[in-house]
Amino acid sequence: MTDTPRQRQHRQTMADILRLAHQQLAAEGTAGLSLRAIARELGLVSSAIYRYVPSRDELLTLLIEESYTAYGDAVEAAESRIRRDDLGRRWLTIGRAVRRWAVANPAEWALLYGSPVPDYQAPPERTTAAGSRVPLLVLAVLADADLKPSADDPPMTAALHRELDRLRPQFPGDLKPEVLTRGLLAFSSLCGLVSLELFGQFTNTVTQFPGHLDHQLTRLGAVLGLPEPS
Amino acid sequence: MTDTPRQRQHRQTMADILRLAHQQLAAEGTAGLSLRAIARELGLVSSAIYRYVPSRDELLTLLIEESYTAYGDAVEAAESRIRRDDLGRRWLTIGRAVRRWAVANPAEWALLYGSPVPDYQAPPERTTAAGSRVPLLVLAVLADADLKPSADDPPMTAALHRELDRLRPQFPGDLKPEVLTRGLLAFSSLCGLVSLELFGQFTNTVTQFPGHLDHQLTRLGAVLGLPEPS
DNA sequence: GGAAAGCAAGAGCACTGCTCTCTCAAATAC
DNA sequence: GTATTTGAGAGAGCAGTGCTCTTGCTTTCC
Repeated sequence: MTDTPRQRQHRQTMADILRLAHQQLAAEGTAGLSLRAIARELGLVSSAIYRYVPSRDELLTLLIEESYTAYGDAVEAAESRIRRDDLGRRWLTIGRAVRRWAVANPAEWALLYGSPVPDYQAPPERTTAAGSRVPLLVLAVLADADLKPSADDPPMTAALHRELDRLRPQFPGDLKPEVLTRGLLAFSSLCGLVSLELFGQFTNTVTQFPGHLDHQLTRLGAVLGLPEPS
Repeated sequence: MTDTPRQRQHRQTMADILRLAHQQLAAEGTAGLSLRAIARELGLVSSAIYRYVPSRDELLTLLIEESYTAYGDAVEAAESRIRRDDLGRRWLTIGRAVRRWAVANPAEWALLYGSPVPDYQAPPERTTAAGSRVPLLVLAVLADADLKPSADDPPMTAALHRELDRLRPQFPGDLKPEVLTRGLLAFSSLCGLVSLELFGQFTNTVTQFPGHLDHQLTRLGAVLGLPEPS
């Protein structure tokens, strides 16, 4: 009710722009993003696009926000379907969901976890929260597992210990530094595995990707200290 | 003796081009690579650059080749200084050397392990050998450790097992599939840790990078089944 | 009804990769 | 030693990019 036809039109055009941008991203990658091409497909003259998106960088930021949201939604949705006490399966499900989303949206994955776009800094206040959702999900599993530091945890420097101690309030479950680093390793490994697959570093080595990922996720589950999926 | 002044001049210009290209890469990232800018700095007109480099893609390939070589040299040199029987330290040294090179050459790291450049496929015959040097170094450590499959190794599908079995001749030490996947996990994790640091995903979390990496490398050494560095 | 704000068009600037033609000098062949 | 081939650079030009500025029209608001 409160919105005029013009506002509706504006929102519609904006949505069209983002839709076409995602399409371009999928088809041509980050560098293929062209404001002019979007304008052309919308039947607009090139300068008109700037009524909606002030710059290419802003379009990139919008795409990153949307991608983080879709990515977080997908992984959270998958994980939420698992029984809370099946901790091993929750981790396995997170890993599989991350890969599934990445394989389905390789250009978006590259945007989120690939090389930073030159001369462009994503504004942290608009991306860090959305980007933390998946790692936080991993830490939530660790928190529910109520893990204790063990003798197997390698030593760490006092400075690192202090730093991780200071981060405790930001994370669920008051995780001790030794446990927190297990989560960081698990998430880093997952990103590494997915990125190496998507960016083609495994060509002529592994092709059985889902099986390989499951194998490694299970291994990492043991490193984390989680029970086997039941 | 066998080369004319003209050939010498050509090689010199070629070297200048690559030097400037690396500079540009460091300053502006992959997308900042501009043949015209290189020509300008060499005092050449823009078309003259094509006497030396047939296309931007070819320049990218040359940069990737050079980068893989420098990267492989750096890591191999570091690892070769460690006593052969100190297997834990060899792995730790590889990891540290990878990070050190990446931190010193972030744009090159992004070129090798970051998002693929759109519309560009590195010709495998010119990059896979150079790109395999560091992972092969990891596998060489595993080979020297003479590791056996253990009950801790997670199960894997028959298809994955077959595939890894077929790869055995390509790798040093006739590694069994269960051991090979440990190496793949270690290398993937290392890449993930380094990329997440360099690409800024750890901002506002970890800043004690060397200490954190050592901690995780030690953890991974245990997963690999290597003894502690002596 | 008049003022204000929103939207689109068009021209233009500086940049990119790349192609084509032309000229000149150096290396090679006879 | 002359003639010919080859390599290097210059210059114009094409199609594309992000982005700015001015101009005109239409919708919204008061």
